[in-house]
Amino acid sequence: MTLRVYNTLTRRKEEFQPIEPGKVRMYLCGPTVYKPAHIGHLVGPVIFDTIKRYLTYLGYDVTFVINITDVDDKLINRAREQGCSVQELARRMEQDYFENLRTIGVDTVDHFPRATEHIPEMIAAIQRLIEKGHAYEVDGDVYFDVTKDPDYGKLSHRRLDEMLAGARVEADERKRNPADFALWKRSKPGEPAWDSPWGPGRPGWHIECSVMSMKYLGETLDIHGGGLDLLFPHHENELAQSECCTGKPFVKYWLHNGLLRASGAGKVGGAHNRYGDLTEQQAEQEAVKLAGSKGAESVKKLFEKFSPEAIRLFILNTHYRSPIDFSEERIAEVARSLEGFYRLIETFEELTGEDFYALPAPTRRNQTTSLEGLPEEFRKELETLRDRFFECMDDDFNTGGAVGVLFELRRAINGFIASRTPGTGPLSAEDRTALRKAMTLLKELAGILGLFRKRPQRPAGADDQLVGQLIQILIDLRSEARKNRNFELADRIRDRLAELHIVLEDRPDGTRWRRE
RNA sequence: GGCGCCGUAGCCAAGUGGACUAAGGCAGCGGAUUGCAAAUCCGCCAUCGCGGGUUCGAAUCCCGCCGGCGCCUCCA
Repeated sequence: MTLRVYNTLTRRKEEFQPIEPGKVRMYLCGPTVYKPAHIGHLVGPVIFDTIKRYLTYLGYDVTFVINITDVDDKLINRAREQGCSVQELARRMEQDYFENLRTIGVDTVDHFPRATEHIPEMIAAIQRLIEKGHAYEVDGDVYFDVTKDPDYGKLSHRRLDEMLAGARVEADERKRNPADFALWKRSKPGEPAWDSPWGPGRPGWHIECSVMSMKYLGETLDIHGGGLDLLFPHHENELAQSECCTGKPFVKYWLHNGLLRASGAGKVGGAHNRYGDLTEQQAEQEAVKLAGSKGAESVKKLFEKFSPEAIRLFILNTHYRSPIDFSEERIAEVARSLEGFYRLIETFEELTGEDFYALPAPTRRNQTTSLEGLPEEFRKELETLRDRFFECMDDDFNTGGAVGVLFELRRAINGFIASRTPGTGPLSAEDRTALRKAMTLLKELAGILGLFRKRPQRPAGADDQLVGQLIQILIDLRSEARKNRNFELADRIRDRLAELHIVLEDRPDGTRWRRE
């Protein structure tokens, strides 16, 4: 079994072979931290976090970097409106971003380099490009000369002459060629500025990614990721300047994820919705408005409505290269489908007295959960499902297929339980062991997708304990009524509770309740 | 105008030449179970946008058409 990945550069699925055996160097373009994150900002991180989890599971030592763009026009404008410094705004939004990543379980990132902390390296790279004749200075601005790079356009598969014919690139008198892009921008008064050989200024957008990725990962990366929207011009430019600078291949595998979009309305929070001169709060309201009619809203608000796990599964349910239409109904549906897993986990814990989330699940493929000693049929079923899970993941990280397998695994385990607990009898020691192994496998595979790693936080009020005790009283009274065959009363209790979204389940071993 | 993507059941979605008489989820329906439910299990629910072609064989490849979308604007 080999891992195959789709490479934008070659437009083909290729066998994954890292440059240095056993090591993977991975870079993902991160956010410009100028406004609160919306769910679209989480798509890339969730996908590449999952990719890192799988690569790690396969035994690779993975270094994963996401950059933080903390200087740029949008930040400058926004900070001005808010009357704070660019740095203040950037740090605040960066915190918001980190919090969201934590919430949704993205915790495999090794470095979050900030652009502003790598200015000297950028200046050095720009100087090198000038020396090599790939860049030129005009009045304190430095541009990359695309005509000096015969490879320019190879990533996005565009030809320079065609691009120029497109006539949408507005000609700037100062550039030698309309497609040339800024490496260094002279700063206007009042803007953040750093000293450079070309006078005070700040870096262009693309150079930070070249410099920071190479600083933390070396001159050639194994994987470079980002949204499809970044393919051109950002990644094309990044690639051009990097290779012209080092003379070496910059990236072996370019991976691009599809974008989240408001149904038929273009990308969420994208070019169609200009937040340019809105305040933070207005921007958020604007986003909510979109959400009301199918757009995005700030992730924070979304987390109030849906569990992070549901949002994560919503993202991973679709193949990463496909676009996803955002819709709350869809997320709600996914959330509902998760309930079955939570019930299984609960059942498992009641049946065995174990803590599912504390089960020591293997984290490497070559140490996968042993299914020795399980009933033959059950064991075969689990093995087949496990193989299918790997097949999916090996095929360009087909998380959608892998999720499907997880659901089948759930059904297999439920079926096993159903076949072993016909009456009230407790599980035999053997069956308990079998169940434990099956659940360990579930945890192992789900963990690769970043699911079921922590007990979900149920919306809990301060008087939750009291509520539980009160419901228990009602359950006890109802049980007595049932024992006396007073079903009318028993049903009335159940119906009244249902009105309050409290669902009762009568099981052989007693009545269980849950909120819905 | 250039480059590219997509169209699979009521909805979402995997599969992209042969184990497909097409995963999985949500919703729905039937059965087992239950005092009745809930939960769970079993079963049912798609000739893969349309028309041609290639092939022993196509959801999967080619051509045409229809419909939807992205990029070519410092938007993840």
